[in-house]
Amino acid sequence: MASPTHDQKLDALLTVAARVFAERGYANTSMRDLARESGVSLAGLYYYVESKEELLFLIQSRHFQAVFDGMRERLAGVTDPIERLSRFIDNHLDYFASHMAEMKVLSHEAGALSGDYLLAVNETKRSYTRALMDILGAVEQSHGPAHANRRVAAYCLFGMMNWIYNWYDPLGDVGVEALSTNVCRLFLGGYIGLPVSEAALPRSAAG
Amino acid sequence: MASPTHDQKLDALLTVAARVFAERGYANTSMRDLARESGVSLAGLYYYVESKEELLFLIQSRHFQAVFDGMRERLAGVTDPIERLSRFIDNHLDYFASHMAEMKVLSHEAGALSGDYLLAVNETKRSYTRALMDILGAVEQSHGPAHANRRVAAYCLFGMMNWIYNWYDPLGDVGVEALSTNVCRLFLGGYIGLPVSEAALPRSAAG
DNA sequence: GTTGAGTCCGAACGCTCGTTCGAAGACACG
DNA sequence: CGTGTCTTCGAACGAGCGTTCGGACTCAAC
Repeated sequence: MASPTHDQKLDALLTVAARVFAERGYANTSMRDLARESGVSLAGLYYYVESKEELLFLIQSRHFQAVFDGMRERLAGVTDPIERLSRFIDNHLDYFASHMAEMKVLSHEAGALSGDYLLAVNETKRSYTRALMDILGAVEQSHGPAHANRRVAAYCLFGMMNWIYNWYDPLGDVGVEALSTNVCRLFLGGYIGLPVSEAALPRSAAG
Repeated sequence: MASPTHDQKLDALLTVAARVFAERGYANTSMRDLARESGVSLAGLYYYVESKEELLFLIQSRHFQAVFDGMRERLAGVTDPIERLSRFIDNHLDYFASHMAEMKVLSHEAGALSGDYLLAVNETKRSYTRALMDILGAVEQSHGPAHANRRVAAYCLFGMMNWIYNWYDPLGDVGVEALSTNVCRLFLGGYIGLPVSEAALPRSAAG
């Protein structure tokens, strides 16, 4: 087995950092904490990363990009608005549940970045929000006027999905599939007043 | 005009602290920041408060209790489950919108407390969650089986409501009444699949 | 054996943190 | 005036922070 490459070590460092940031919070985590937990010396951390803030940025931007790319991929070729929305939700929750620490850091430490780091992440955020709003527009076109303001509904959906780091346990008795189904039903039922058939839910559509 | 009493000065201090905590985050706010912004000397702060953490605790516990008491009051004598749920939501959002800084501190800095402080706030949290779950149970009894798991639905609703500090501007073009109406419709429509009539919404019921 | 790039670290720098302490001003009461 | 309580603060304490710097180790290339 070859010794890990530079990039692999950085990845491992980011994984540790995400876990510790999620546990203690970004501001309460010291570089000495990260050194201890990653087995690297304090000074050694700076060989892989320019600053503590870059560490946070790399966690946020890489995983947000992964969510974004996954969404693009799952929507490719899908035209039915309801199914597009279902897949959007499913992709988000899927990634969230399998990367709880990183996504908590993304959701909870949004205000901890500054300067160009903040601008970069906010740009992705804008695109992602736009994508959801476009889907909601298409849903309205095919299913008549919505029961709620589109922008409010979009942020409510993000609220439902991003809040889960406060309570959801991926290993608990509610599986990711059930969670996704529940959120899809809740949101779709409320937004267009349509009882969502099983067929429209992403899990059964994918299976 | 009489000079402010001890309690009034503490209240003013808590208001300033909530604003600064909301802006910069609890961990990134120093007692020196609070001294500067409140016009009190650094040492002077400790005449009103035992520690920085007690400051956070007082903000969280007082305002959470206010939300809780308001909820109790608005539900008193109301028996229709749908209206109870609507009032629960309306009370929450109403208080949130008129105390954005304090509620952001309550929502965002939940993990910053420790020891007895944490236990006390968590106890209120448990009661509050229980209250919502009970309402959802009653809704199911009167309107048939829900379209989503009760516990998941409860946390989704909290997610929608508590997330608003990330995007909502009480002075923007979406008023609190509209926000509340939207959230009620979204949630009720999704949870029991019932198109919510205007009459069931708290604003019209109260007017 | 020497080079040179890649990797890692002990020790330190300057700074900010939450908190404390002793003293001083304000002010009512005798 | 003197006394005591309430209120306020300047100055300092020890601790921890993010970051830097010079040097030392490894190891393939020549």
